[in-house]
Amino acid sequence: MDKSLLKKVYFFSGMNDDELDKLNAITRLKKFKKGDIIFFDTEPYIGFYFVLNGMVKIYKISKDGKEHILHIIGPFNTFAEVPLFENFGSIFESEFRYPANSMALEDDTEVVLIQGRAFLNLIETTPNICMKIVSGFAKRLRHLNHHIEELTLKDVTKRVAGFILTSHTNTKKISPDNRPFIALNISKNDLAAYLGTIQETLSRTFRKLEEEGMIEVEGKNIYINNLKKLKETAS
Amino acid sequence: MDKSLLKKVYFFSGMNDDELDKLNAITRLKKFKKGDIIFFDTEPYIGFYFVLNGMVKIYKISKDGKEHILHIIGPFNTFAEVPLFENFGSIFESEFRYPANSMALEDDTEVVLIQGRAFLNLIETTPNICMKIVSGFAKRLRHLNHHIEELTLKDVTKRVAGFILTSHTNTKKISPDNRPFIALNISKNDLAAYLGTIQETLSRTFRKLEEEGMIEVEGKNIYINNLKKLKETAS
DNA sequence: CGTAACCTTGATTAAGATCAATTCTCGTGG
DNA sequence: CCACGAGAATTGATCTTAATCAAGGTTACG
Repeated sequence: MDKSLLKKVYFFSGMNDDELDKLNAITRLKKFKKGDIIFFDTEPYIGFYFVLNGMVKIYKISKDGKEHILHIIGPFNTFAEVPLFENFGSIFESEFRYPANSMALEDDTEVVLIQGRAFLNLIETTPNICMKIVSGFAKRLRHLNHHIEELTLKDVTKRVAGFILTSHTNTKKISPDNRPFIALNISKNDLAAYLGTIQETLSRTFRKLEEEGMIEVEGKNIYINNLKKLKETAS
Repeated sequence: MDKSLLKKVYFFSGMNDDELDKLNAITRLKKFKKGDIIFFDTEPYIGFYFVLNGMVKIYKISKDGKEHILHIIGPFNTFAEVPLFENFGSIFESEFRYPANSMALEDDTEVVLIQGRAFLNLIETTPNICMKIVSGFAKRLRHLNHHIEELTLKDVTKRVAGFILTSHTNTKKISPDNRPFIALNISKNDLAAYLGTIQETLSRTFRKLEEEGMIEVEGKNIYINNLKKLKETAS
């Protein structure tokens, strides 16, 4: 794999050429179609991944089949790294499992597997990577805290409004007719599962926000017609 | 502060005597009464803490006053470390704030403040600490993932049953009359806010579990009368 | 142009929040 | 040692939100 691609992964951004070569030797490219499972939460842990192309969801399923999406992972972001660092080498002795399920959300999703044990050996000799991992984890913790806050402290309307706003803050897209908008890269079903609700409720909520003149939903594009009011709604 | 006490904090457990001395120089002991605020989420970030004695809650408040508790922190556990590592030194340039509120839950709660900037300087020269931080963060991430799973995938009854079970797994207390039990160290109000519900609903749920013969609530002690059924309920 | 996946809409139901009123518990001062 | 009062916990009645159930409608794609 091209080194310049590897360096786009935050964890590896501090590595030198030699280290990247060693890293290359312990990776494996995997391709998936939409809906394919990358791993189940019942599988033994072998290593972590990053997304090269496409989109991946990390999710849990309750006994009665309800799904909740913990993360949506896009290109050059890693997933399933946490178990590796939880107890260091002991992971591979004690039959650790993946902590959640993972599924490709698009056709031609490409992910790269980094073998866990070999990666631990690698970074043992390159301690400057460590702070990158700390920093990456800190960001992840911040994100999860925010997610919990949204789920427990806000109703669905506020969560949807908040999602549109943060999405737009991240992408900053403007439509040809000069309105700020976001382009959903996941299905509304998945968005609902991420926002802690269900399709039907999400649909009704979009409609409500439309009727109140804040947004306009056109397929996967959501145009923001009244930013101020939307911000107030997200409170 | 006594070095053997410092070493009980996971982050510091790998430090040698010299490093602990340096650490000691950048700490400050603070004492609080029940209900005292340790920090608000509006305050500029100065460093992180560990609990020496007592109990601390980390919580968020929504605009309409609803509270959700993210963590309950007991002796020798750290809190508010995440912002320090999120963007390294830039924290202190950019007027960072604490990400949540923090309150002492008991009289005579003692916490130790470790100055953020000084701590970063300290560990720069002691890289072996880094993997401890990674591992500590990984555990925290696991905990938060579990918390989200509980909140989104389970109803209040399951969450309460699950809480009793994990509490008991951690403490393994057995009453004089040979029943497994747990002793709540927080108010039922706080427990409700941690489980994503409110006092009244928690009270009713305890009652329901009692009527079905699974538990017996006596003040702050909860006795487990039917472990098997309780496990089934938590599903 | 037909089929499957996706999305919307309506009617109903259920879980849990809110509001309101007691009751319980425990520390404090008389 | 008892009585008081404040905070904590319980209980009941009602209301609200969002899930569930059910039926159509749309869209995308072979």
